Amino acid sequence: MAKEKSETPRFICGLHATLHVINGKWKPLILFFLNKGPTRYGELKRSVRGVSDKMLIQQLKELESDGIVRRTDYGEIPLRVDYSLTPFGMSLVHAMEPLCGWGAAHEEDIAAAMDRRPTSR
Amino acid sequence: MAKEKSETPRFICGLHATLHVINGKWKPLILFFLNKGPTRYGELKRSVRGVSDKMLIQQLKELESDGIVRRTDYGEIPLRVDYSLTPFGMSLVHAMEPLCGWGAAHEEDIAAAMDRRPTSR
DNA sequence: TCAAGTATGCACCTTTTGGTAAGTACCTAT
DNA sequence: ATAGGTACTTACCAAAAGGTGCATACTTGA
Repeated sequence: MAKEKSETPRFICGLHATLHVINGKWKPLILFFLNKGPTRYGELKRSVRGVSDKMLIQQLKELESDGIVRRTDYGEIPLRVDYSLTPFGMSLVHAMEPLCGWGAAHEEDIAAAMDRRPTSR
Repeated sequence: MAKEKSETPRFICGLHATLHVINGKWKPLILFFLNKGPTRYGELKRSVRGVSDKMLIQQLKELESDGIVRRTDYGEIPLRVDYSLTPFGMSLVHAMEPLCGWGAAHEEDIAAAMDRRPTSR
């Protein structure tokens, strides 16, 4: 046990790396909403319909630790916190646009394919 | 039970849809290698280091059912099959390029962030 | 005949991820 | 005093994803 440090955990291609950052059931949605501007926790929760507190916080924490989002605590009397994209996060969202476009353009084919899946996924 | 069919399983944004297609531990890698041209099963397995037969087949099946890859069985005497991207798959890979670029450009930050993660992921 | 290679299939089990529901601490309005 | 809102935290569970390893059917080479 002397050189097990960073045993080239590098990724095969950039996509591989990127997916580590945006994987998570609610992350794309969170990014989608944050892209519209800083959002308070409760507001975000109401936007991302169906997410639980546990999940929202967890995904936000990961995105924060990855440097994608920034948590701002205004230290005000009636608790007030909001989340926003960092410049790094914005560059990610920007790079995601073509993929959003592709997904949007083929939404129906994708939905149909999903339905074909045995477990429906 | 009259209208439970396709209860608007639509996606919030295109990215959301796309991620359903490329999610899977080995899919980005598979796509990466198939992008270089049609590849035989065994060849692919040797390229995607660390993948088991079960996983490779499973992910290929999903990609196939999603219309991203095409399986070609040459029906030859010594079993011979290969996998390639469909035009649809190529368009996906093409849309993924910016994200690949982003990931490649920030590989180190991402790797560092991963290391920071409590569970290391 | 035995080993090895090709492309899978299948059963079983562990890990990871996500969900439910409850609690906390502090504030405001009634 | 009680209810409701803010932003979380925690424990416990279920489901999904992934991994291990053996089995198959057919082939060629030694």
